[in-house]
This record gives sequence, C-alpha cells and structure tokens, in this order.
Amino acid sequence: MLDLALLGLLEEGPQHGYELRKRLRTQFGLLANVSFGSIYPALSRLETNGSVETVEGGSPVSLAPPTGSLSGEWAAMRARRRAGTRGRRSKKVYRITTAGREFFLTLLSDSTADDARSFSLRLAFARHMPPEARLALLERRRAQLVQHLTEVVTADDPELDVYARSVAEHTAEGVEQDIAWVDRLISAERANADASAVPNRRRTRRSA
Amino acid sequence: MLDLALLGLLEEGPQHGYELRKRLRTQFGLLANVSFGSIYPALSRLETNGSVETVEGGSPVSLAPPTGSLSGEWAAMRARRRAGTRGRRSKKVYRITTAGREFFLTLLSDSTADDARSFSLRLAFARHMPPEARLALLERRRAQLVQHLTEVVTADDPELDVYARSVAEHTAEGVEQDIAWVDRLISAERANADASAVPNRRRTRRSA
DNA sequence: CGTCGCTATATCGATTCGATATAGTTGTCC
DNA sequence: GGACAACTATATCGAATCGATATAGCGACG
Repeated sequence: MLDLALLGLLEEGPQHGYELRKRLRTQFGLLANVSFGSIYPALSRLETNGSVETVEGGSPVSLAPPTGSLSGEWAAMRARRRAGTRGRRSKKVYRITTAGREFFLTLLSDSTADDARSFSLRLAFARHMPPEARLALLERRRAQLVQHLTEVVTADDPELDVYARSVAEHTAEGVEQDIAWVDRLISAERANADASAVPNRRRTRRSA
Repeated sequence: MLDLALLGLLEEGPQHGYELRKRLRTQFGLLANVSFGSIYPALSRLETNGSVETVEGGSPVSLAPPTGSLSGEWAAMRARRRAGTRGRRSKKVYRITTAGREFFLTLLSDSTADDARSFSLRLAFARHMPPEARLALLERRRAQLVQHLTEVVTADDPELDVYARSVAEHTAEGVEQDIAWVDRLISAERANADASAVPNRRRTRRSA
C-alpha cells in the first residue's frame, strides 16, 4: 500500500521523506494520513530492495528535470534562498530506479486487495495503467461496492437506535455515491476507448 | 479502537469472536472490516485486563487430542461425535464485566484520536454518552472536517491529471457531505437538549 | 465416498500506527 | 540579543493491526 503510494509520488521526481508525507496528506487526504513511523521504514525497505536510491546533496533538486511539479518548485525556492549551501538538516532525497518503476507497475496492476484506500490510490495513478487495466480496476471496485451494499445492515433494522441508524444510513449513502462516481468513470473510460478506436472523424493532433 | 468496538458490541450481550466479527462487518461496514488476527488478540487482551470474561456456553465438546498424531485420533473423535456429542467447535463466549463497562465509557469519552473510523464508531455508541459529550464529539469532528477541507489539494490544481483530479474532487465532496451530516446531527442534538430542558410544553413555546 | 462451503479459533510475520527523541532553521516578541 | 515558539527533517520503539494460513467440526451435495 505505502510502497505503491511512495513510488507513485517518486515517479514525479526525487523527493525526501518529509515532503512525501506532506504530499500524501494533501493529495490523498484522509485516505493516506500516514505517519513517519511508516514512511521511513518503507523508504528503507524500498532502498534495500533496489526500488529507490538516495541522491546526495543538500539542495539536490536542481538535478531533477523540470518535471519536478509543485514540490520541486518549493525546494527550488528554498535552494535559491540558501544559494547552494547545504541548508537544514541533511535531507535524504530518494529517486526511483528502473527496477522501482517495474515494481510500481507490478503493484499497480496487482488486482488483489483493493479496499477503499488502495482503490483511490490506484485510480490516482491510473495514467500509468493501460486502458484495459483501468476499466478492470473500476469494474472490480464497482462489484465490491454493490456487494457491500447487500451485506450491510439496512437502516430499517429495528435493533438500531438513532445514532447507530444514522451511521448506517450515512455509510450506505456514501457507498451509493461511490457507485455513481465509479459509474461515471466507467462511462468516461468507455467513451475514451471508443474515441480512440474510431479516430477518423475526431482530432488526433498528438502525432506530428 | 478495536477494544471500543468489541466492548460496545458486548454491551448488548455475550458473544464469541466469529460473531463479533460478523457484526462489525455488517453494522459498521467498511469502517470496521477487521480481521481475525486483530479480534482474537484483542479479546485476549481484554480478558487479561479484566474487561471481559469467558462464559461457558453452547456445547463444549472438548475434543482436543493431547498428542500430535492427527490421523490416529481423528477416528476416535469422529466416534465421539457420533456418540451424541453435538455442536460445533467449542465457542468461547465473552461477556463484558463491570470493569469492562467502565473501561468502555473511558474509551468512549477519550477525546484524543478521532479519525473517520473511530468517530463513526463512537457515534454509533453515542447512546452511552451524556448529551454534552455527544455534542462535543460532533463539534470536534466538524472542526476536523473543515480543517481537512482547507488542507487538501483543490481540484483546480494544474499538476493533477484527470484521474488524480477525480479522486481529489470525490474526496472533497465526501468531506462536504460529512460536514452536512454532522451539522444535521448537531441540530438534532440541540433540539433534543431544548426539548429536555423544557419538558412541560412540547410546543414551540416562544415568548411565553 | 470425496469435497465443498460454512462456522470457529488461533498463530505468524510483516506492516502500520502513535508517541517520542533529536536537531537545525526561521520568525518574532519583549 | 536572546528567549522562545513554530516549522522542517530524520529516526526509532513498542504496540496494534493486517493478511495469510493452519486447524477443526459440521452439513449438504451428487
């Protein structure tokens, strides 16, 4: 789970632990409110298995190509202010390796274990997937949500008091809205696939 | 977290591990999709610290063979089974103790650490709280949700591709709906408090 | 007969959490 | 100017939790 998230973020450029956590919190919100006690061991794991490598230097982000995204901009600002001297505590900047990219794609396409958290995570990285995998992910998730609706206690259960009933109702509504969301995404995927399959009339100005 | 859930369920009567897990799944759905690897250690914990006790229930068969020779003892066990000892594997039925009820109320009113999971859990057990504690729980949760909205990445972030943006949007919508839900609950609590404060008249007595 | 599916408890290694320690940088208030 | 809070940054520890797996009993199906 965390490996996938970290590798996905590192796909956008080298970063260090503290920054990775910030981006996990802001980009994935409640879904990935992860503590340092998870991040640093996870980075060590990924380093020992060769998925990432550390980049030396106090302000090493200048080495990264301009694909550096928001965090790169941040670090660049700070580096400029410090004028190249190594500032702050020595940062351990991690960069994803070729083996790491392969591992990332493996994790991404691993169809087992997709709860709410890892589904949203995978979907956020869906641009790295082939279109069939995207559709498969969405439809697997949809099936799970529908399944969940049938298993969950209904709000007309006479055993529940007001509070438990409210929780049950709210949860069920959330699941229904998730299904509607996934349905919209599935439609968009299919429309996109159709557009790609029949590009004769529409624009395809990407090549040239 | 799990202690709270288990004690709360055991407030409604003695149950065994497998059943507790089923009820966690059906009543709290995705919020408490908990594995046996958590439940049984948690029950042991609660038993050693005196919050629960095992009650002899159902049909204790006591079939355990003392040796390791599986195949040999199997026929003997089967014979015993046919001889009239019925019932499944011996259930360990747990019952909450007086100390357990106190511990439950302590956990319930402990204001630290209320993420989405433990908030919903606490709310589902809100009937065991005094009204002030209910209001405090709801308002704490509301503040957290609002706070979360400000910290999260906005959907107009140019860095995000379609998929990441969709996840961000959907998450933000979910948080907004959670806020609306909590607001409804807060209003209901206040109305209830007013009604309790003036029990003589059930009308909307304004300017008596 | 086998074996599949359900109930039921238990354990194991790995992962994750939550708290805490440490330390450098920055701002700011008196 | 210097005390002090706040933020950045990495690391570690014990405990909680997960996910997989093992064991075991029972009913039903063909």
